[in-house]
Amino acid sequence: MDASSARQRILEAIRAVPRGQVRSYGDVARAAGLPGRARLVARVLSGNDEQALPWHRVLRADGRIAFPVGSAGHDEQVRRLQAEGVPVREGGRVDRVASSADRDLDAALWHPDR
DNA sequence: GCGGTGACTGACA
DNA sequence: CTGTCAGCCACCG
Repeated sequence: MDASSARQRILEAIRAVPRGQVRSYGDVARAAGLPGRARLVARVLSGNDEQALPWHRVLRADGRIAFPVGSAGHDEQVRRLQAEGVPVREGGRVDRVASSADRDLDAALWHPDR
């Protein structure tokens, strides 16, 4: 596949992330049919201009925001996440980065009520 | 063609 | 927890 169609798939995968959830770059790449291409996802995002794209739902695999703490991008991302109910801790960390299919299993095994 | 550079990642120390 | 490293690959000078 060529670069532009890969780009399209990535944008689709990002648009598919539900409100209130977050994914890692690697997750998005996999969802786009491009396993192991997290850096490509990052590249696409860095050049993205589309305002409607939920880019703020994409974090690193360790649950941290990719931008350095204190940067404009970091602050903006924290704002957008909190605006849709995603708790962001100190240092721009988000608790459990939901990974699509595992989410239900996780929810079934994990009992937060306590 | 070649080396440096990332909104990255998983393994290991 | 922090840091290093090899893999990754499109882009740029």
